[in-house]
Amino acid sequence: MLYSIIETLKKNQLSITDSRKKILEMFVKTKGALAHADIEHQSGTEFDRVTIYRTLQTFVEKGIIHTIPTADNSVRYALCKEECSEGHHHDDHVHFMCDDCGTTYCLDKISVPHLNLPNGFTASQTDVVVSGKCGKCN
Amino acid sequence: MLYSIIETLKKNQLSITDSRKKILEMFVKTKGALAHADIEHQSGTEFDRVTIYRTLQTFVEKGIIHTIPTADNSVRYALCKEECSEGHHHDDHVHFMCDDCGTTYCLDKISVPHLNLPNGFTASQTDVVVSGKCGKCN
DNA sequence: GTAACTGCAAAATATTTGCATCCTT
DNA sequence: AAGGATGCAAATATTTTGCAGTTAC
Repeated sequence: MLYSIIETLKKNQLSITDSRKKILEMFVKTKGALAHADIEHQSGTEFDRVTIYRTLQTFVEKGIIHTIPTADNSVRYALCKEECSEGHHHDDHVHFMCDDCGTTYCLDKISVPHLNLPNGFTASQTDVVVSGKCGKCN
Repeated sequence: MLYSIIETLKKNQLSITDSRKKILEMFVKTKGALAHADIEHQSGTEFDRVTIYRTLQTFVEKGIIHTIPTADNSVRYALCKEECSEGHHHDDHVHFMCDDCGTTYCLDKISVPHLNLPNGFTASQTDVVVSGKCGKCN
């Protein structure tokens, strides 16, 4: 499946700027999760810290990326699948964090199992966070 | 089941101090999750911000409490069940965060389903984070 | 008495906001 | 040309560290 960066930005009514193209490109290439610091390091001094904050925030609002709940409460982001739209994330997938190398994977192929919540509770989103050792570190 | 605060502290070779007793008491009474800010507000000026940070860190290290992965990446803690010991958490339970009132519940009774990870991946811990509306807000 | 714990001050880090300038459309 | 996006400076917020004084055992 091809992911068009320009397409995605246009579809979300965002103007095409260098920082947006490059940051979105990082996510597409990584296929994993990125933290603010990762982006900052990878991009060198190319753009401002603040621009990265604002770009990430915009992408989250537009449903292009989403935040990942992590056990260590570091803030990480990953690409949303196509079904996501503004304000309506559908990211009920499984995230895996490697204890050794720290890489975060989105395991799209594993579906989130159904849970029986207590009476009166309704779920809008379910995230599963698995930690352990990934294929490379095992 | 009775939870003895003094017992817990002794068992973990921690000296019995006011801040530790009071902070641990908050967790026992809440039966839910607490953030650093919650503790700070509930305790007024009784103890220092830094003491709270250090106490929480100590409790996590000893396996008395654990951090909860949250969708919004705020840092929250909850009591561990008895099986937890230093460095070995067994908190494969389900956490529920209410979108309306913000309360975090630990749904101990719901077990975490087994997942088939990709080849070479091994899991040491699985967290499930459900968000939606809780019984009170529905 | 000694080791561990706390409070205060300050450093380090992370995030947000305002505003002037520049770029996309 | 106009509105949105960026960079810079600075304000806030969050977390960590060092050290001296205090407390638990």
